[in-house]
Amino acid sequence: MILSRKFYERDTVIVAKDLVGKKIIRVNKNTIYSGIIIETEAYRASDDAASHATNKITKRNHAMFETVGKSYVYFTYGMYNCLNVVARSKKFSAGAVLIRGIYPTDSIKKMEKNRKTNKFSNLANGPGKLTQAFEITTKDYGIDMTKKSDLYITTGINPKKINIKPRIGISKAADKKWNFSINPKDYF
DNA sequence: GGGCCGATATTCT
DNA sequence: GAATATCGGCCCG
Repeated sequence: MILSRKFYERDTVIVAKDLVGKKIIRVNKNTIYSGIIIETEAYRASDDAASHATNKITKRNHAMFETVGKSYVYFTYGMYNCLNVVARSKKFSAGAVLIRGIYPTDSIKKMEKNRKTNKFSNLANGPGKLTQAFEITTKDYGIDMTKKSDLYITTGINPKKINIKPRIGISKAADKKWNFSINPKDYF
């Protein structure tokens, strides 16, 4: 069952936690990739100094201020793409959930080719890695993920316990524990 | 396993 | 000019 717009119309932090365990599906040409989301992070609005949306709307971040349930893809460190889903409650002007890691389930052979490795645990265990594995670039900016398209999210597994930690790779707002994850070894 | 480094677009100072 | 929601290669050990 595809997650509805309503799912994303809640506080970004809640949505980030609820996305752990869900299934993400990516269609590119004749390949259908899929995986279970194992790690996410919430990035909110002007209340969150680490968020791309902490200041004003830019060419890069505008999706974070627009329709919830759509993709926000950005290019970072001059090299890598990262995938987010726009999510926020009415209390905030912007917000998105960074998908930091997935457990690959379909088209694993193609992911190995895309990633130039056959080490399963290294295929999509990072935000830059999963976009390489799934062939996601800034061309995939603004896709509506609440309907069957080239990128969408459905129900998946039911996590027993979700780990809560500070976000990775940030220096501002480092006290916020908005990183959510599960250990795939507990489920697969 | 961990520590350092280089790759370099977008945004901020 | 500096920092950044990163990663792979290198060095260890």
